[in-house]
Amino acid sequence: MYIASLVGYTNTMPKKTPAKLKKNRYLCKHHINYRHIMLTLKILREQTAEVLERLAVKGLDAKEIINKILQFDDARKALQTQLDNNLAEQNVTAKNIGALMQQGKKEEAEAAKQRTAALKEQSKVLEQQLAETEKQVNDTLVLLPNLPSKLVPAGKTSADNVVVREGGAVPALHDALPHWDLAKKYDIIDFDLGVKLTGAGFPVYKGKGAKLQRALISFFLDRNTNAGYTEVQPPLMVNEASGFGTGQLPDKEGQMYHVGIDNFYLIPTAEVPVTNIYRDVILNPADFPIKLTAYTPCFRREAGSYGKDVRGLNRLHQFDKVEIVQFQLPENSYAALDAMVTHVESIVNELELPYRILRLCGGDMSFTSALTYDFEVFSAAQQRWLEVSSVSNFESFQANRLKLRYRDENKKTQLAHTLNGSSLALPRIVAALLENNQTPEGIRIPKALQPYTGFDVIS
RNA sequence: GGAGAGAUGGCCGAGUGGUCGAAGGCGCACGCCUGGAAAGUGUGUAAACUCCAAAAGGGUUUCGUGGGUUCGAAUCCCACUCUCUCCGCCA
Repeated sequence: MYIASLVGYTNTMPKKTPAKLKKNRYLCKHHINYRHIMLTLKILREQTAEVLERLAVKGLDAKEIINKILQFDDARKALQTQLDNNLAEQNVTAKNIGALMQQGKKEEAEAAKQRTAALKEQSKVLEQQLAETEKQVNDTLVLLPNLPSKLVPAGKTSADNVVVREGGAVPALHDALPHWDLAKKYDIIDFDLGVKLTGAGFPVYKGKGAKLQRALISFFLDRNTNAGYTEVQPPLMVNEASGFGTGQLPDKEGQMYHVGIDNFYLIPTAEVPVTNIYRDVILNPADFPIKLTAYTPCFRREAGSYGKDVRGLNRLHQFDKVEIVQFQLPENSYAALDAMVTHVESIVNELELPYRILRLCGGDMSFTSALTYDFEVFSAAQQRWLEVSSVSNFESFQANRLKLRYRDENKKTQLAHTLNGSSLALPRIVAALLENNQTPEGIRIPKALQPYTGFDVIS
């Protein structure tokens, strides 16, 4: 079943806005694009118990907040009706004035003018109240995350995630080096040089290390296009509207690099530009499914990260990733999610890496996701699992923000479903490849990758 | 960076204060015509909010965005954004 998303255009703006761009682009006037919020409110209203139950999976007691939202919305509707009636009378009266003037009925026209003046005064007040009430509805509504699908296990932390599949074999290594040592030993990744050029988290790949990057990108893209994904090369910077569409703005502003002078954001993932290709679009059912793949560098500020999590390639400010994105009819989105998981799994298998697939619990899932599968590969030298892919169904949560719709058989517009996943993210794949495949003779390159690297060992 | 032009429905394009949600064309949908098709022809063809149990129907809003003038704005005024052309710079 398909649950409409919960967030529409909000009144919240990023805190720091260049003076030049002060104007609030996200302000929702009462007359525009409100339908999706209403859809959601309808569900909040009619399926309150169900919604509460779903959100409880995320450890969220939303009873109070939903009551508040519905209350605000009642007030909003009442005001809307009043205002509409007011404006209707204004319109009729104004039209009459024209006729009266022509007929020379000056006095009556004068009276009508006074009437409209009074109505106008009232409308102004109503409009203001309506705007305030809408803001209350929105400000409260944006606090609600997407509803977890029924498959999502309850839980608070990653400890509650469920392993749904495992594969590959963990190699038995003696005196295994972590990848940052291997990188130095074979001179393939220079972290210090990156610090000199830019700062921590911006490594420089060299020689076979650089070639390995290029090989992996090509390998991933080829596997994806073979599976029916169309390759796209999107911009690496996006505007505010795109950031809002996929849910990075306004809340996660601090995670993105901001190019102040032009008010652009460096993409944290290809998901942002690629998904936004279909922002403000109304599709036909026959257009589905739409499957896109893109390689892009990704830029993340990762403020607040520290310790062993950020060592070496484990967490970077700039890294390469190949993404897959799908746009689906609601009834097909979960089958598509499964297919995406199977697809990513086949690639990990080709790389001969030990992996496991996790179904994320409510507490560990992102704000926007309805169901997420994480892929982790085992890093033999670090003796830990590294997340290399996250495959999610957002149902209509993003589509709502994007205003991505399709026309159903009754010609009504409905929200589409969006999905995406990494296929795959490079750095931790590289880390695992280096660590798991280290031998006294060098680092072995998996068979599937050799046509792309042109070498079978890094020594 | 300098100078100029522009922004109207899926697309093209008309429209300088009321009869404009917006002519005309293209496209699309359905019908007629046809053995079938083309041509021809007829009808229809935006989104969102709201009222109504629902349908039907009604109301409101939207002509880049925001504000202003006016009883009344696509049309007049102001600001902003974006696009295009020319010049400059340049991978």
